Amino acid sequence: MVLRATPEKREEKERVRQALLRAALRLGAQHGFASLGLREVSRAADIAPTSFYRHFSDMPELGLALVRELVNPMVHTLVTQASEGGALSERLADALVAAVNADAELVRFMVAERVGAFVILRRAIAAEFDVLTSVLAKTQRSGPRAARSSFAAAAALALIYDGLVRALDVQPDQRAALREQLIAQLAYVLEASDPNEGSDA
Amino acid sequence: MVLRATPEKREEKERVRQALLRAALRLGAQHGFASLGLREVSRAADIAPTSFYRHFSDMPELGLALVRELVNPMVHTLVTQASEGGALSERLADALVAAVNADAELVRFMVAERVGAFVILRRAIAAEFDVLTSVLAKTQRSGPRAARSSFAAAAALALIYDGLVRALDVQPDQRAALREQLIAQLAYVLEASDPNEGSDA
DNA sequence: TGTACATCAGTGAACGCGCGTTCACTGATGTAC
DNA sequence: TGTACATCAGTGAACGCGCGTTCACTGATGTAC
Repeated sequence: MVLRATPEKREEKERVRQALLRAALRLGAQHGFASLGLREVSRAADIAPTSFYRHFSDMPELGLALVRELVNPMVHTLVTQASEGGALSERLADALVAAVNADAELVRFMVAERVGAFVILRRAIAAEFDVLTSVLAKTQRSGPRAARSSFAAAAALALIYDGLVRALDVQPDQRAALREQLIAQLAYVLEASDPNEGSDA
Repeated sequence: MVLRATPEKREEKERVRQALLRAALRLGAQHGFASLGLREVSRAADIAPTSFYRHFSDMPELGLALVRELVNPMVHTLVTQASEGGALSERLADALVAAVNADAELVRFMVAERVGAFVILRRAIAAEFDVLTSVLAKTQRSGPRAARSSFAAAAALALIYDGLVRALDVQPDQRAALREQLIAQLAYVLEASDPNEGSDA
């Protein structure tokens, strides 16, 4: 006798689960994910501390869910936007600024936990970033001087990561200026390896 | 009546203070600085919890001391080593690997708290990194195409930061390979802006 | 249709524990005269 | 030289508090027949 929850039930459970994830993200952006407690997050999500266990066995498991269910889609959106038409440097800078504007808390979590306390989270986030690197390398490999393209991809990824960090520490109205700066920096490292790549801007 | 502590007394106090700083660094590398408690650090430094207050008023103040007294010298050593003779890319890569070999815990603290939970620590560490950027920009400015030199400096700093992060997540015996990779990447972004810069390796 | 039973998210009470902080104290070592 | 006093790093007891976790329970809603 296998009982299945009704769609409404599953939907309701998912709502609470999302509330927990968002609460952890918001509080983690303020005090750091490693210092978050199960009670603190549950309180912010308006459930009893004991109800936490209906969704996650502990905080690290919640962190992994954050990577799988929120960081992963964000990185893929970033890759998709960067693969659309136009100059690569511009597309990357736009996608980056868009990510920070759309969900600064998630970006904060991503860049912080990439070098954070939990090994398991560092690994998971590094894996997400690797997707971005290989996409960049592929884009570059289409041009000449393929050997140098991996250097360009590595430098571009480092600039992107650095750009995310700087965008977070800057007022929203200054992000346009940061975008211009990023475009120039990315063009510098990307176009040097392949002059055929778009350089109209 | 101003009483001054004898040199031996001050020395002894300094020893305990250093024990606290090192303990915080070691534990912070494992569980993250934001999650450290005053009692935990005091225990690791072999003093009573109440004695902590003879040195710092709270953990954030200890964190600031870490930046001022340990991060600052490390960055300056890095700058000094990078300013010696030889190809710039090599000097930078060597200085970076040397820093990780000499004090991985300190490097971990530095890169983690640069994007960590405490605003005050983020600011302090960003200020230290700015020194490195200006030194890089000056080195580049000596060559032609001065306008592009700031892009090269920004890209190089991003690569350096990225290199530190990767060096930490790699076994010590793999750091030689990472050094080679870094030299190539740095040469790529630095020499592109100034072909006159050393490129013998 | 009614009845018995299963599932399961959410709950409140209770537990033992480590936390940050306060306090009054000790003991070594200085200065004043 | 001796005596009175000041300084100050380190300490142990005690406090109130929030933590993670266990437990038995509720109530809504499913299935079996």
